Amino acid sequence: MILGDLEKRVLQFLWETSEADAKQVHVALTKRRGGALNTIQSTLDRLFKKDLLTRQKQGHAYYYRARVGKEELVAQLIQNVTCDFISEGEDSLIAAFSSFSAGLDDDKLSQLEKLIQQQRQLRSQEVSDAD
Amino acid sequence: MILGDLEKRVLQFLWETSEADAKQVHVALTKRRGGALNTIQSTLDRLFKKDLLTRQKQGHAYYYRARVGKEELVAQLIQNVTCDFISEGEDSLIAAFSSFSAGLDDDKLSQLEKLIQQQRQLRSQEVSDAD
DNA sequence: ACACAAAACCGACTGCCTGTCGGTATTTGT
DNA sequence: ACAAATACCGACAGGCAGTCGGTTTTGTGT
Repeated sequence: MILGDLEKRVLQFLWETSEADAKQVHVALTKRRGGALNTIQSTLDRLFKKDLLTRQKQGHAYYYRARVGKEELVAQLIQNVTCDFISEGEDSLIAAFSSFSAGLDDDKLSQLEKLIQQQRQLRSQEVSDAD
Repeated sequence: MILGDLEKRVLQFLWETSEADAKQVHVALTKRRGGALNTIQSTLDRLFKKDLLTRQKQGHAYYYRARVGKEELVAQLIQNVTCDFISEGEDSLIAAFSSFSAGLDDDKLSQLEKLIQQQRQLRSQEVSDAD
């Protein structure tokens, strides 16, 4: 999945606003970059067709919402770039992580550890839920 | 940085082989996909211009090497996709990790923890080296 | 029901990137 | 110097994002 600059900005905006129609997005983004309303409409449509947005008509206009959260999307994009290079089941996925973590400071590393713990806890919960 | 399919395959091959000229790459990749030697040459050239390969002339031909390791590149690509969405210093980088880790099994989580430890150790070493 | 305004929709065009490769210029070993 | 191998140049196709004009559809108020 490839996302253009405008598409990313639109997504960002929708994550902040949760819901908006083309006009609102246009007003919000136009302050920084100009451009026609139509351009925004096309972009929203393309994101919709990519299944990244949902829409619902209210009055004249569609109101768009992000279908996936920012973190979820980023995670998916990470998956994409890693899967291109790493054969399934290969541990390089972890190695990639390793390289990535080299760019993190100590605080972030600690946070990561915490998140791993959380992840584990989340799972054991799910398991007992399932039982 | 966007990489096409062929570019990725070429990189993969060079990571496995460490060094090769266009002909060798062509032979290796052509078995799966056909195509002219020229195509490979162009691709190698584009990767070279993207600073992903180094080259050195030996006899008639350039011999190419990957300038960056697989993990390093993957890490860079991960950075790219995350930075597009996450403002600097924002903790969403970590959150993205979190989403990503949701797709990992327990083993991988443990490996991740180990890698974090390693990373820490590596750093304390570097610090004492610097002193 | 009708007319009007607002928005959707369609289609075109541009620019960029990768894959593809033919043809020509260079280089190298003999 | 010659022939072969290779690099280099330039072109074209296909795909995708950004852009937007023009037309059609659709709500809404009267």
